Amino acid sequence: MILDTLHQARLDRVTARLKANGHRLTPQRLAVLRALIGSDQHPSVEQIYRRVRRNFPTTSLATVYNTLECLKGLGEVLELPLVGGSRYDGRKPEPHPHIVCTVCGRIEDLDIDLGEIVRAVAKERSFAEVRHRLEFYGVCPGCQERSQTGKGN
Amino acid sequence: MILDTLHQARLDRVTARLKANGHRLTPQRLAVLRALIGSDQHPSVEQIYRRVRRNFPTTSLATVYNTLECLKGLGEVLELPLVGGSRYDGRKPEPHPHIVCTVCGRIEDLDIDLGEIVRAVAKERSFAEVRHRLEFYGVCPGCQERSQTGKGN
DNA sequence: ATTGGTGCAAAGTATTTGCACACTT
DNA sequence: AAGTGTGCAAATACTTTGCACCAAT
Repeated sequence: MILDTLHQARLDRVTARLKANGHRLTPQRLAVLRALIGSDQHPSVEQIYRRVRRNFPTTSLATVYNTLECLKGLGEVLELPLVGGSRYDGRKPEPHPHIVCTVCGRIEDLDIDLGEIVRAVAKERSFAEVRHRLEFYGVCPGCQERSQTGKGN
Repeated sequence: MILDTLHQARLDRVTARLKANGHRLTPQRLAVLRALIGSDQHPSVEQIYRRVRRNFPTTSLATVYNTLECLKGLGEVLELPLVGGSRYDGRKPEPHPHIVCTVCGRIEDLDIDLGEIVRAVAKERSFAEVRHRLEFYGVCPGCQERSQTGKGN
């Protein structure tokens, strides 16, 4: 699948940046990277942890946190703090809009460019180095169906 | 000041809704409401707690959490989960854009209407009951100044 | 050989819960 | 009087930290 190629490229980029910054590439760390980049679920720490442990059962939660911290420092992973806890996007670490299903927790990427608005807001408020974050919350098609089937609502 | 009138109106609305839903209006709860509505800082739980304790030193953190939970249930307070922890907006509980200073933590409200985009996204992705959240992050004018004064950067 | 990373456990924070008593309605 | 809300403390997360050992470079 062509996506695998993209993910491989992304993986290469991140590992390169790690090395370039004096970080090591351990098996556990690589596993965290794979979990992050190989998932389209914008996984939580717990989800990353579970997935990594499938291959490296001795991995500790601390290592997952450490790696995420390290990647955040390099700007290679995006933390999405949600009400239920943070989720992480390692595929597109630059801010971009997401849509979150409030029932099943699924998160999809969106393609909306807010560049203009960002610049306008920065200028109007005289803020510097302005980044942004845009999220939509709702019920995904699958969960709408499921709730119709389950009850007469 | 005219703002006080607005805040009073908001306070009245929320207390009315509490009563209408079988909740009681205790002094502590009122103090939490005042802290929430009387502050333009989008306070954190800690900040609310400290402020409430100035008037009611026996208030417990649990009460603050309980009250926030209750208000969230009524849709009368908006939780803004940020990387450093959640902040709360009790003035305008409907989603609206904010701009956050990443240095001092100050949060300001913005006036941008995303109604069109929300509808478009909902339609495109077939999501139901779509809400949204838009935040900008940057360095506020005050903090830009301060950093220039402090160092030669 | 260096020195950053790992696992484990302990320490911090943050948030929730259980319960007897108090106070709003 | 009735029953929600409160304070306190304990219980649960969630995240960070300290340290001895290990392994990537």
